[in-house]
Amino acid sequence: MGKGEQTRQAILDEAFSLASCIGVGGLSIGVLADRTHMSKSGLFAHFGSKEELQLAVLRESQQRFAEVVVRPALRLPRGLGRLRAIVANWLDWTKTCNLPGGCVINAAAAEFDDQPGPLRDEVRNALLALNRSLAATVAKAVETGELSADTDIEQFVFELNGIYQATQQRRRLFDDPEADRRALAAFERLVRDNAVIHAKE
Amino acid sequence: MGKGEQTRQAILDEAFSLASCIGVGGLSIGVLADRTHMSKSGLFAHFGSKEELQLAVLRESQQRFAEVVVRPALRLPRGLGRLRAIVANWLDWTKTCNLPGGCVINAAAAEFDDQPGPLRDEVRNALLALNRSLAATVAKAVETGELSADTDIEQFVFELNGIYQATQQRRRLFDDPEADRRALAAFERLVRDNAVIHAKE
DNA sequence: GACATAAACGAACGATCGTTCTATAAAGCA
DNA sequence: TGCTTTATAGAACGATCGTTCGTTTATGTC
Repeated sequence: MGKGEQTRQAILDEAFSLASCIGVGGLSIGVLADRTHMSKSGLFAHFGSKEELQLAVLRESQQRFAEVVVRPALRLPRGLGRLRAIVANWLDWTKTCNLPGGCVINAAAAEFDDQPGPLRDEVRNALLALNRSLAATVAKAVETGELSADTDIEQFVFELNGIYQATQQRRRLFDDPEADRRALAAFERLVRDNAVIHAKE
Repeated sequence: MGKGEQTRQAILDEAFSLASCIGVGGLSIGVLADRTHMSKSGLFAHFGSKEELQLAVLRESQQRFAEVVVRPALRLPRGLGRLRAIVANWLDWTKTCNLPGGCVINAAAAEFDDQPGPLRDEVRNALLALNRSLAATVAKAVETGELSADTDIEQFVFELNGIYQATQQRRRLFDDPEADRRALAAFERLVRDNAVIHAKE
């Protein structure tokens, strides 16, 4: 890796954890230059525009998410177990990565949902991809017979998303130590309601 | 209402719908002055600081929420019906009010959850109050016997919150026309799992 | 209508914003 | 080592930021 790539990555590392606290929109070249002990113009040259820097942060976030949340779970056999692993990894991926201030993309989703442009598009695509990935995982749990054949997969993913966001809010805003327990309880209820019926009433 | 209060309210109206799109943190005195056809200093004088303006917007949001979502439901008899009404009002209160860009407080929650200060405190208190209000409503549905006596009320509210946030994201970011239907489906599943058991297996 | 008060303005402040330019220093390669 | 390319620095730009100040205009009261 050449010198250029190296510093670019160092900048992204810093930008990533900074964006976690103040949001992707709150990033500023000047502050980032201070934190990385660089000049504004030197840092700027690596991205060409602020927007490109923000996009790079969003892409960085996607990549880390895939590495930390999804990939480890792919080593497990397909089915409910893998889904459980993804959910577990997902719920504490902000601890695993250097994310002092919560998921960057999730925050960006609320920030840019009304501001058309490349940033919104990037966030949207990232979350669409996540939803597809989750849907595929749920679908496999249906195939293995662990979840009912008439499971509404889109609905399942919808509710999973809600559980995640509620958890984030409880943790970050209310400092609720019960957040994780509640999240798992909600998830188990979701699984239970979509499990194969052993005894029909 | 004197002239002062009158313009202050006009400013808040504009700030409110603007904040809905760009976030409370993205508000700027200059832009707001343009939109209200005032000078920066004239507008500024009504609040004394930008932070005070932001706080005023958050309080405005709380007030409108109470008027539009909670109050109408209080005319219904306590119990599940009232809860349903609140949920219904809640899900489309962004349409009812002038909120082109989604719930201001919910967005602010993601924005300020890592930035200590009066704004975070205000958001936190607003959402705590909402949670308490929801919990009380659920508790009454337990009292009327419509929900089971061993309903975990905090858990119920937790999941309700998740449903709301998932709905917002689907609507705003994915333009998903099914979002409302999914929200109601999730809500009904939540109610069903906490309903009194008529036939034990 | 005169007067005290409150509201709005316009200009300016220092700070920071993203960006551009030119020059210097470092890195990579022959 | 020498040379080319790349990376970084520094200064400056115009724009906008929140805020302050003094002045002027409107409002409400006697």
